[in-house]
Amino acid sequence: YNSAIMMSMNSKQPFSMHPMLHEPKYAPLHSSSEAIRRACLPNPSLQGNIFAGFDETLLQRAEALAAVDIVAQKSHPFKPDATYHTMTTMTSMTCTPTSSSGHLHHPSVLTSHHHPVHHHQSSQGLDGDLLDHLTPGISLGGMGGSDVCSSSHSHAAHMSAINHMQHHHHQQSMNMHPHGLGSHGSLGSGGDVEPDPRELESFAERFKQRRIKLGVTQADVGSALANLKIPGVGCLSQSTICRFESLTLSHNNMVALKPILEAWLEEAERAQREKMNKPEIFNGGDKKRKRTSIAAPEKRSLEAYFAVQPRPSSEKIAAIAEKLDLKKNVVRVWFCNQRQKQKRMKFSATH
DNA sequence: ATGCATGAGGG
DNA sequence: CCTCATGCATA
Repeated sequence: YNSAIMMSMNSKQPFSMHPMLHEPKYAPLHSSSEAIRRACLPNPSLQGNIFAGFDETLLQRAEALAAVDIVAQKSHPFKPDATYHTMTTMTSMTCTPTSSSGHLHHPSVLTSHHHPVHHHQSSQGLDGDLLDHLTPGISLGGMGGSDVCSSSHSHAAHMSAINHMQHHHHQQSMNMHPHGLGSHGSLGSGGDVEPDPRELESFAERFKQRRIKLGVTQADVGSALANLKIPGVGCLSQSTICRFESLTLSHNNMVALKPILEAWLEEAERAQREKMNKPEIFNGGDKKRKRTSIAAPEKRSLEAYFAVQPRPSSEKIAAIAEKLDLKKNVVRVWFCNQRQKQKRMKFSATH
């Protein structure tokens, strides 16, 4: 179909020219997410115990549960904590705003203030060694099944109404505007700024569809944003565009990004209409970062612990790190990311 | 599409 | 150190 690629940038990306293949909908995958989600949901009874002061027992239990899981899993030919660096030789297309003028960080467009929720009930002081039982290794029998995609959640459009983590406890339920940019009045027309999940959901879907229609990749969209010259907006990564389309961003983030992407979409469609255009440029940087890989067994232990205590103290993190033979910072970040994951739109079960 | 990481802003 | 918005490197 389309002769796609007209305004898309030439040189970059290896895969940019492949037309849409499928997809009327998203690829759901994540049964794993399901698992996590489940794991994250605190079990009342357990919690009672745990805060009663028996972390140890709970941890064992959590681990035992995790172990059960393990049995059903496959063995992973992985080495614990490996960090593989690979230099991808692909053209890493990063967004480099036109001129070499650095693009120092993004103005953090949608920075919103936050008021952490801290629901602490830490039972930290009394840690005995509740980490005694973190069992890292354990090889498992066989079978491979880290199921990755499958699951189809069309997740009905209801994830509660607005949710803004901002202040107040309750990770959700609140409205507010991302005053950051874009936000405008709250009139129903026009359309940005309303924190309705349904609206965001449908917008995300239409966005993806139209984007594909234009023959533009997620990465293209990200870098093209810089061309819009919207005040505090620079380019965004493929990751972010992907997350926006799949709703795996926080509600606030979705709301803040919507007007921007909407602006790009209109501009792109307008440009396509009138044909030609000039592409982008960029890139050149080089700096490879290493990505730590936490092996499945360790990950299971972390998840088990997380289910019991999502916010371990620094000391506990250190202890866990030692038990699992991971760097403390890696464990700390893992917990941070896990918490953040719970807050994503898709997982946010506000009801 | 996602896992792990960085950094800004706030305590 | 946390939360959040984002991104690089990968699967």
